[in-house]
Amino acid sequence: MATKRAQKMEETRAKLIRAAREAFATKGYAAASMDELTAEAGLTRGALYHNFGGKQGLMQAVVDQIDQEMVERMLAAQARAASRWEGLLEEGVAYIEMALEPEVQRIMLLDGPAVLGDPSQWPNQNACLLRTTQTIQALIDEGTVKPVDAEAAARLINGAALNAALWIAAAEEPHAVLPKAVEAFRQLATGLLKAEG
Amino acid sequence: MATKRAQKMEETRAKLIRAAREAFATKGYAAASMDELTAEAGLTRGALYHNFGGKQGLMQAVVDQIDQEMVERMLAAQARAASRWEGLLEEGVAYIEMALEPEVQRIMLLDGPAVLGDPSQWPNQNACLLRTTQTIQALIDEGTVKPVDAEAAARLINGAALNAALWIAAAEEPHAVLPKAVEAFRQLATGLLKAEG
DNA sequence: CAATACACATACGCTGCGTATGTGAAATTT
DNA sequence: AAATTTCACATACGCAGCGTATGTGTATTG
Repeated sequence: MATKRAQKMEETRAKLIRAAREAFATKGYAAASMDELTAEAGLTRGALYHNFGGKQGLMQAVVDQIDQEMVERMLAAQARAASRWEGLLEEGVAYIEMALEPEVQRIMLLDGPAVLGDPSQWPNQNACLLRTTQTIQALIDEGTVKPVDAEAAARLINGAALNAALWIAAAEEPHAVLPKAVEAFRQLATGLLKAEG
Repeated sequence: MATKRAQKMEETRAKLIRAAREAFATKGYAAASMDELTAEAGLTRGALYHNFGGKQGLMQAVVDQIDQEMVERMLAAQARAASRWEGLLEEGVAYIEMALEPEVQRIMLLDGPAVLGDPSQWPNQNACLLRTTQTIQALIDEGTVKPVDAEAAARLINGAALNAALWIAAAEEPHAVLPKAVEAFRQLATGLLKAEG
């Protein structure tokens, strides 16, 4: 059976992660005090060190959680698309849209890389990128896409989406520039296509 | 005349910026101690606060300096190219190559955004982006590029280059993936062209 | 040459992280 | 089921590092 202690511990971890998401998103990683953060969750720094090893470990846990949510949403976006090619585009668009959320922007795009290092090394980010790479490889195999290096193409596509996301998030009128970014993204992506449609 | 005091102050600023570039690049912003940093330059934290207002102000100065150097190199790369379109590509390639340098990667791509906020808001980055935007607009006007939003296209192009740079920098064999990234970048960029070459 | 300004050094306090140690409740043992 | 052990978390301590307030010597000004 799942012991009572294990259950309790999961609750504790969840509480800390929830408080950390809030604090990191609003104040930023550096300015977020662990005393305040844990107190907000009704705990102390003791619990934090026991469960996550330190401030950085907590950040890692937060990033992993958000990363997983993002991958799920990208998968859903791809699944809704008509063709494999459209799926790739929809995935990128979903990524762009997610960066409209301050939490994603601050934690995943700004502080995360600084604290944990290059995002392309994160486990989930790798999974997501791997899938994109496979999709592109499949598109190459079926003759839709030019024979470029699939991983390189996947990284550039993701990078373009990421920058579009940052642009939108920093804009005065995010929802005004969103369609422009999406359109440019789709146009740019066609550079990978073998023949113009 | 330029007073002796003003000269001395410039030297002091230069010494501090030089020491900070070194410290920020190797240890990272957060782990860089201002006491160590200033001692390395033969000064104390007093000089730092007087000249830059604080740790963040010093970071800003370092970023501005590197940013300016990067813009100059991109301009040089563009100037070497045969056509306006090739100039755009060469600029992106130059950007990718610069991120091979640990100093650029750590300070400009990782810590900079976390400390100072979104790079697209930095003064020099804006200047660079503005130029790219103008180049693309010119390419649209001359009929080389599809009629997309020039700023959006510029941001995506830069974003793709940036991500390629990060990929290369994080790779085990940077110089092995560089050509793949450059090739994919050029292919992707052709998505903006009106007709296939 | 006296007076002032100012660039930088020195000294202090406070915040915040990490660790070592304590504690009470759940789990295990016999 | 009573004693013992485990362990999740709290408490307490020490230290590093930032920001500020204040001191000092040299360059500038009248």
